[in-house]
Amino acid sequence: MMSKTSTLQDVARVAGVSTATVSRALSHPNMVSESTRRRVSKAVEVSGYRVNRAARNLRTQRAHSVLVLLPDLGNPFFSAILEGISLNLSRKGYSMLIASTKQVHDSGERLVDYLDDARADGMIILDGGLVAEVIASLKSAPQSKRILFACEWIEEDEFPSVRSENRRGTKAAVRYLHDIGHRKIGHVTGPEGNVLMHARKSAFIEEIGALQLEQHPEWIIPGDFSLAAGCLAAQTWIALENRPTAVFCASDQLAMGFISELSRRNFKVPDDVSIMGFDDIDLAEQFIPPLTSMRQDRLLLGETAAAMLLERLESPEGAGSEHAAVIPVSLIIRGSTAAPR
Amino acid sequence: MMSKTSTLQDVARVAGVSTATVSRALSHPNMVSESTRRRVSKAVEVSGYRVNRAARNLRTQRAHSVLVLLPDLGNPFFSAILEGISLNLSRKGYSMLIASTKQVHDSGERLVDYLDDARADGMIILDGGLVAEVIASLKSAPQSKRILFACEWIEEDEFPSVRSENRRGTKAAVRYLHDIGHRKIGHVTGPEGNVLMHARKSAFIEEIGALQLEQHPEWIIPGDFSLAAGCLAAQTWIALENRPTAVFCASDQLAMGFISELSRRNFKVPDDVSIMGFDDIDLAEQFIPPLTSMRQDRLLLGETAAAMLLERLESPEGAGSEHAAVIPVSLIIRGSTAAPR
DNA sequence: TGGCTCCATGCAATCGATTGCAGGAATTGG
DNA sequence: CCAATTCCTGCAATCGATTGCATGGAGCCA
Repeated sequence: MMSKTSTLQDVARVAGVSTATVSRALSHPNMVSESTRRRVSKAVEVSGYRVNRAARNLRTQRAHSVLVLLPDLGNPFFSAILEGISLNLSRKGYSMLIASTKQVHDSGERLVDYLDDARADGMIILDGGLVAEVIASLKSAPQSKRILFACEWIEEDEFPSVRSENRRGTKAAVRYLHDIGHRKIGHVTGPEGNVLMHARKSAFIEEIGALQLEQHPEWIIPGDFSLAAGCLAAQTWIALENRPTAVFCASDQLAMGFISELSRRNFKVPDDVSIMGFDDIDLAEQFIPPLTSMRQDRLLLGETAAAMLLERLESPEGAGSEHAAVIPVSLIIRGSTAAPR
Repeated sequence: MMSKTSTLQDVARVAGVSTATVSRALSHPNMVSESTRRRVSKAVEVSGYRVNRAARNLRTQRAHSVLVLLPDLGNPFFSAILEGISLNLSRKGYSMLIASTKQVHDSGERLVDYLDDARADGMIILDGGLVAEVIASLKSAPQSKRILFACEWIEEDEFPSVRSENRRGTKAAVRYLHDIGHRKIGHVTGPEGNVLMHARKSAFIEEIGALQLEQHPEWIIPGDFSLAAGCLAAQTWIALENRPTAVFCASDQLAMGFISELSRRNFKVPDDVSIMGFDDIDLAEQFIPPLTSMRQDRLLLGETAAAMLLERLESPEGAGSEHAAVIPVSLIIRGSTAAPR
């Protein structure tokens, strides 16, 4: 079934040297003489040789690939992050494997299997919501050195991670709403138990306190990052007697669902209420009204994650290298927020 | 726990049999006796054995993985398709590699390399816009048997493919707009040269003809599937003297951009003009107004693509199996379309 | 019991690249 | 001119699982 691609042996025969020399000419060019190097590269060209990755991987005990784990492949939020990861991986000659934690879990595979069975050298996890049991199995050395969390992370700071400035971004968002005149500010949160939800919610509460604004428990509406939850949250908001004049949503999808539901109920944004999101996904700019949001640099986040993981994989003893990288966020002001009437 | 993963040898030693027997007990259970099978599986459990994929791949000459090629990783349209592909691949024990055609091209890699160097057994291409040179290099047997196009495809029907009912869907869309009373129908197309753009545009023209509706060249507005192109198309529409009362956009993103621009210019949808899209992406339902669209079953499309490719890879001579699968689309009627005033 | 098949198992080669070790040539120094 | 060093190359083992072939034993029938 496999097409007969030529092997090192073939190249060696053509070049009139041993396979060892060919191998060295390719992977350690400075170990062979100028003339053989040329002979070999000509022979490679003639025979159309491609290194067989399976053989190399077996011999070198490295897979030259990295697994990226998403909570849910269907979620568009992750696509730009993937792009960033892929960019840096392919630069270094690594391949990118993708799996969703849901599917892996359903199929009964264990995550460490990917590392143990030589399919991947390391993994980048974009899902902080892994069940405890899985986390526990990951912590056992030495595979833990080959794992990195991105976007999300887990409570105890066990694994290295790359994240956005969730707390600073949240506070900046609240401060912005305050600066344009809002004094009654609400928050729609992410899903219960999620680390991002917690970081943003607690930062929100702190900043409200720091600005000495009204604190109403019912102004903090539970959600789960989804469009649908945003709709529900809007209904909750509508039902309030004393409504906040601005709502900071923990994700753009929440904000869009919120606005969408308001519009169905004949409320106007930002005239009746200012709404802002978090993430600045592509669509935020085109939404009606265009969505004010806190931009996460997802591409950079992905690139950083890949770079950090590779550094750890390739450094002799996983030593050095920072434990956590934080990616700046930036406030993008658009039409969904305005001074209160 | 154990720093070294155990090998077949270890298991063999524990079970008191040869490595050959262990291997057979695992991959061809019916070739060994009941009792050894039990002994082996106990030994596997005790030693925590995981098959080494690199070794297996080398010996069996198969990578047990499939490469999925996207035009652009950042495009959320593909995420559900990926989910479908991944689902079927992992069921059969395959891994999913992801790369973007842009990145592959930029890095100077050749696509066939993935097949030639034993990184992937086959590939699913979601980008019909590959440059001719690349296509040509792919056609050379025998790698061509391991390639499948999904969503998009290439002009000459060289490779097997999985697609949605683009033509039927388009005609149904036009017929629907006609049925609710529209007689002046426009179309915003995809990018020039794209096979989907061509399929939808030609079907659109045919159906307009079949329904004996007005044909105005300027009612067919060139676009490129993106939000931004939708905005531009709306400007074009506004500038028309004789405007169509309904516009069928070749993608949801186009439709959303179109509506968004209209809204900025104080036109109302569907009061002033009905707009519909194609794809039914997640957001379509929450858009304001909710978007009428032609739903593509992206999950099924992905699953089908994976199933077809694996069938071809695993069948002895790539024989049999249909050459092209077509996935049904369905009309989803929402608030962005209504009878003309 | 003899001769036969059939099943389960082990031996050893194999996949293709990498690399420790050793040896030969070339170079340098004394 | 000999010894010491450096540089380049080849030999052969190795990574770990799979599988064709051979073998020994059990089971069957006459």
